[in-house]
Amino acid sequence: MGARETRQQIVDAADRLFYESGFEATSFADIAKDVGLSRGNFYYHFKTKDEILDAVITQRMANTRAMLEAWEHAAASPTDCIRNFVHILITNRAKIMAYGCPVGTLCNELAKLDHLAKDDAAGLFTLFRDWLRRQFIRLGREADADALALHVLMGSQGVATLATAFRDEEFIRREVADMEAWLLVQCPVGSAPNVH
Amino acid sequence: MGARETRQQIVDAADRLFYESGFEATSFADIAKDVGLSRGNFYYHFKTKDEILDAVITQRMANTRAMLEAWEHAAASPTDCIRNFVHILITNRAKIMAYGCPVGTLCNELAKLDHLAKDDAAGLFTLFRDWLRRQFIRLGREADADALALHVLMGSQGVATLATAFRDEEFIRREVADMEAWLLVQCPVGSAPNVH
DNA sequence: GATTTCATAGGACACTTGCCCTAAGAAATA
DNA sequence: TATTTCTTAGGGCAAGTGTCCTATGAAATC
Repeated sequence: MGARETRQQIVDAADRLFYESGFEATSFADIAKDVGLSRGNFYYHFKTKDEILDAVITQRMANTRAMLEAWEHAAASPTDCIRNFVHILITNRAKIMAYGCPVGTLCNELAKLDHLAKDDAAGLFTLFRDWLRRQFIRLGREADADALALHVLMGSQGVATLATAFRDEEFIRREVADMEAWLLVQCPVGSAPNVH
Repeated sequence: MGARETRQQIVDAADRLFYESGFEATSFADIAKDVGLSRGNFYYHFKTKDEILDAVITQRMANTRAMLEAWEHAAASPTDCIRNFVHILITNRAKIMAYGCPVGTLCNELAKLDHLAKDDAAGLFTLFRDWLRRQFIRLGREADADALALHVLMGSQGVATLATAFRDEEFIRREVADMEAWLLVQCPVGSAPNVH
C-alpha cells in the first residue's frame, strides 16, 4: 500500500479514537491495532503522538471548511445556513450523547493538559465562529454579528454537554427548536434582511 | 496525623488535580507527591484510583448541596438564587478559562472513558437541575420548570466551554448579562410570581 | 540485472502506570 | 510495661507508555 493511504488510515483512526476515547486515553498501540500496523511501521509515518494530533486537527479543519462552504453554496438563505449548523445536534445526536461535541471536548481536554496544540484546536471553533458571523452579516446584523455567532456556538456547546450527561434526546430536540425560534426573532422573515 | 485528616488531604488534592489536569492524566504518584505521602501510605487510604474518584464525587456532591442550600436560605427571592448560580461564571472566570467547568469537563471525560462513575458525575448536574427547577417553581413556572432549569444549565455549560477555548472574559460577562435579562423576561418583577 | 528508495515488521529502550506486599515506628490500650 | 491497633515507608510487580533502532522484503530507478 502507498504511504499516503496508510497515513490517511492512521489519521482517520486517530481522529475517531481521539473523539471516542479522548486524546490522552488513546495510545499509540490503540491506533496501530485499529489500522493493523506494527509499531515500527507506525513510527515510519508519525514520530510522536503530538504529530498525529496535529494531523488530526489539520484534517478536521479542512473537512469543516469544506462542509461550511458546501452549506453556504447550497442553502438558499443565511438563515438556512445557521439552521443547518444547529441541526448538527440532531443529526449527530447519537454520537454527541455518547462522546460529546468533537470540538468542545477536544478543546477542554487539551486545555487541561495545557497542550501546545490547544489553540490549534480552538481554531476549529474560530472556523465556525467566523462562518456564523458571516451569515449574520448577510442578514444585516453587522453591528453584533460576532456576538450572535458566539451565542449560537454557545448554545450548541451547552446542548452537547448536557446531552452527554443526561443522554436525553428530547432535550436536544427542544433546545434546537428553541434556537430556531430565536433565530427567526433575530431576523424576522419579512423584515428586509440585508442579503448580499 | 490522624487517618481522617490524611484522607481528607488526599481527596482535596485529587479534587484539584482531577479538575486542573483531568482524571486520566492525573496519576497516583501526582496525588501522593502533592500531599507528600509515600505510595505505600497512599494505598493504605485508597486501594484504587476509582475509589478516589468516588470520594471526590461524593465530596463535590456534599459541597454543592451545602452551597445551594446556603443560597436558598440567604437569597431574598428565587430570581436572586438563579442569579447567584449564573454568577459563578464570573466569580470563577479565571479557573473556568483555564480548566472549564468542573462538572461539565468531568462528565465529558468519564463519558469518553465509558467509566462506571460517569452517571455519578452526572448526578452533580442533577443537583443543580433540581435546585434550579425548584426556583422556577417558586416563581410560578410549574409547567416548564424543568425545561427552564435545563436551559439555564445549558447556558452555563456553553459559556464555560467557549470561555476555555477563547479565554475571553468579555464574552463571559456579556452572556451572563444576557442570561440575567432573559431571567427577568421569564418572570417579570411585577407579574405576581407564585412564591411559596 | 544492479542499486537505491520505500514501506513494513518486530524487537528493545527507559520510564511510568495502577496495584500490592511486608516491615517498622507511633499511638493507644491493656 | 506489654500488647495490640493505627499509620506510614518503601520496595517491587507485571503491564503498558512513547520513542527509537535495525533488518528485510517490495518497488522503483538506473
